[in-house]
Amino acid sequence: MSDAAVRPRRRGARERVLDAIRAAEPLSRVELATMTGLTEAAVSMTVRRLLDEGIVVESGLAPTAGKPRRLLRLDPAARIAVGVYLDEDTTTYVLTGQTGGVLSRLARPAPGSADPETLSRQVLADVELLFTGAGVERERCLGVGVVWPGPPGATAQDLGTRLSAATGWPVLVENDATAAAVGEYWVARVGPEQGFAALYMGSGIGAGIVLEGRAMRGGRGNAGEFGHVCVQVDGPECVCGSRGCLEALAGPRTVVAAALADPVAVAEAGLDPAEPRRSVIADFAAVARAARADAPRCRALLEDSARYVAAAAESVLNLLDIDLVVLTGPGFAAASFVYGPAIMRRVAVADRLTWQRSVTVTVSLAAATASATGAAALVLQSHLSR
Amino acid sequence: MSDAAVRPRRRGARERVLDAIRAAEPLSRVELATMTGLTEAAVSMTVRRLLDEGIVVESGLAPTAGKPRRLLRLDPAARIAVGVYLDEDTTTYVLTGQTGGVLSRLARPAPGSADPETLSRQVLADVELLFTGAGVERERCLGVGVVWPGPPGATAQDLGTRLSAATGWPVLVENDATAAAVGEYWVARVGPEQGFAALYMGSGIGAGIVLEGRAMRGGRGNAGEFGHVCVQVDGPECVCGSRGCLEALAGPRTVVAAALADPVAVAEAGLDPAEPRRSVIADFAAVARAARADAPRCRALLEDSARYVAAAAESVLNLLDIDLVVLTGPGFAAASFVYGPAIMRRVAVADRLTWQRSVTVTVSLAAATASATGAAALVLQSHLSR
DNA sequence: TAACATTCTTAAGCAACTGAAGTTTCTCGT
DNA sequence: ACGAGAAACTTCAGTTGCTTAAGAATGTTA
Repeated sequence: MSDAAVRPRRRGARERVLDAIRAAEPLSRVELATMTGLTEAAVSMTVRRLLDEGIVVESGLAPTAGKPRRLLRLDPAARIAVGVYLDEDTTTYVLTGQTGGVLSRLARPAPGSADPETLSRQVLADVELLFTGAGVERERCLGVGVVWPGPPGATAQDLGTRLSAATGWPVLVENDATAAAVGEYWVARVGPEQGFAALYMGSGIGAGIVLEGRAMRGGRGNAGEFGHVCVQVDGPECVCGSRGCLEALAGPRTVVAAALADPVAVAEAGLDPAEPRRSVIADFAAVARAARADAPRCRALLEDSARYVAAAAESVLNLLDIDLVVLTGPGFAAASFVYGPAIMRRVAVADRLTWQRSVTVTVSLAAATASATGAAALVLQSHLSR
Repeated sequence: MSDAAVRPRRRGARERVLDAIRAAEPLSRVELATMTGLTEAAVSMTVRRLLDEGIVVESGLAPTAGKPRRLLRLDPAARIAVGVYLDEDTTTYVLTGQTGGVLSRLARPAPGSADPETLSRQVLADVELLFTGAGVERERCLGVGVVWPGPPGATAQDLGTRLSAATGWPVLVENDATAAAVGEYWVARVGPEQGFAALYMGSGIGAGIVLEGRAMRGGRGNAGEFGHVCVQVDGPECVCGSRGCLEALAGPRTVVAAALADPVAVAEAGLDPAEPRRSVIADFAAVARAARADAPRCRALLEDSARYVAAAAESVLNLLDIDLVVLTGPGFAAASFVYGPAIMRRVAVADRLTWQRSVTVTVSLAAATASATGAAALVLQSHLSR
């Protein structure tokens, strides 16, 4: 029987080697050869080039019965990337090394004006500050990732063009969920064979889906609209114009609105309905904190939301035949203790009975700041193949 | 701004050229060069090799202001493929040319025994008959595609191994929905940039998803479990062990069961509840025929099912950012006149209001026999890159 | 200290593709 | 009718990236 139909797509040696080191460093050349399917000679040449460029370094030996293996790692500081997350109320900047580790961070109140010119100047100034503050050479920067809550539209693209023109760096624009997924792929050392869905809760719910080491972007860059998966045919109307969308039934806005409408929940979470709302996420986090402290009403609100999220997650897992879910973003950072178990419970029965599958649900290590580091990881990912 | 992150994956020249000709024949060499991104020199050499192999033929000229273009097509008879569809009650065999056109067909009652040895001998004999009947040289056969309703398990893999050993041909085993999707991709000349979901209704509901010219198979070859997308959080229990699955709420079994339980529908569709049931699809088709003839109760049953299918389809479209749905398989072949419009209606509002997208819903040309021709197309697809 | 095991490197060669410069074969204007 | 021009296609000499095969380096073990 032939396996022609499942043969992995071809990638260059450089890309395969770098991806393997990223996912499983430290590695020796022989290990790289078996992992990538390249010959030892090809690995040797590729690695030498990477060593010459300073991207990879030799560090340490692994003893064998013969000549010891020379272990290779990415040099964290050799190449760096900038990540920018333009959230509703805050703009976050990070500078990461090429392993995805954060070198420097900067948070700013969101610029009031949405005028592209002003916005671009503000971001440029902040990035400047980030570099001078961290004392990092600009030459090592590979590019800038800009992340937007929700699908990037014309404004975002415009900002990207301006930044690219002003800095000379490549600028990648993405939505928060996809960026978080790529960040998770990079930082959590997910292997390229492991497909996964990163569910992201910020002011809304989205998903970044990574299959075969590549983020799904879809025909118009809108893939991962997890929030508009239907979990109830005749559910309430959604802002998108359809009915029964996850976001309308279980999104953070809905949870917060329900909490504000319930005096008990308001008291539990210490919300002040009279005050002007700051941000959805701040209120949602307050509800989550209360729930964690065993406040029953807040807990019930989250559990209710989690039931829907779990159903939608199950749909995605079944549709794409994936067995890993990563919860990320500030929303899940605050409330994963409810959502994680809810997803596990939902999929457990069918996994055992029907799919012979064992779904893992994890929480991203840096869930709260996943978007900004993810933005930087987008740049790193795009430079795998140079 | 860089587009590094959306750069298409690399494929060999041969694969790209063949895929382009498949999708848009007839094509000249210059057109191929622009479409594939290869240089004219590379196309020229690749095409000459394909001409030498007899895979491609020159047929006709297209006038220009200068030297006319020499148009290239696939020679339909140069290479052939066998498709086998092992349905519950019938086994269908097709012999197709490399353009996906059916050269010869054979239908058999399903072998009673599920014993792999007997099954394999039966299939071998039938394939033999197919070749002698069509008078086609065995040497031109590229391989056999075997399609199974639902995910292929150990039995299917075993059959594949036996067939491959006995014939010497590569044997590909797939589920019906994925095969139908690949068949649609091949026969309907879908371009590699056009992602789509082929919804398949046979005895169950599945989906084959094709993105960037590749069928999604998932971690364990189970991708496309459209029937187990949740459309109602607390819906009825499904055989899979979960709740609210599309298949439990709106699958053909459910529709038929509802029809049988309703005397009016039984009369409309001319069903005989006393008789032992033949096949789900036969009963479902009877309901669809009645609905088409304006029988109100049968129509209502289908409309009800279609509401759920439409919601699940919308979920998939949003999640993957796809704008093409193909309805295929015997179920949709009989009832697309209900399901097609239902999907269109469901997505229309949000498409305009939110996604700026225009979803197309089409019915496969050979929906009723899509699995068998799809099985053959799997083989053709796998031989694009040799 | 010699034999061995293993890792890594080097060198020659091949296959696929690119770039640049032809060659062919038509149309069009005179 | 015929030369100029236009466009399609081909040829040829690199270049790149990999493979195969042989060899050098560097440790363990008897």
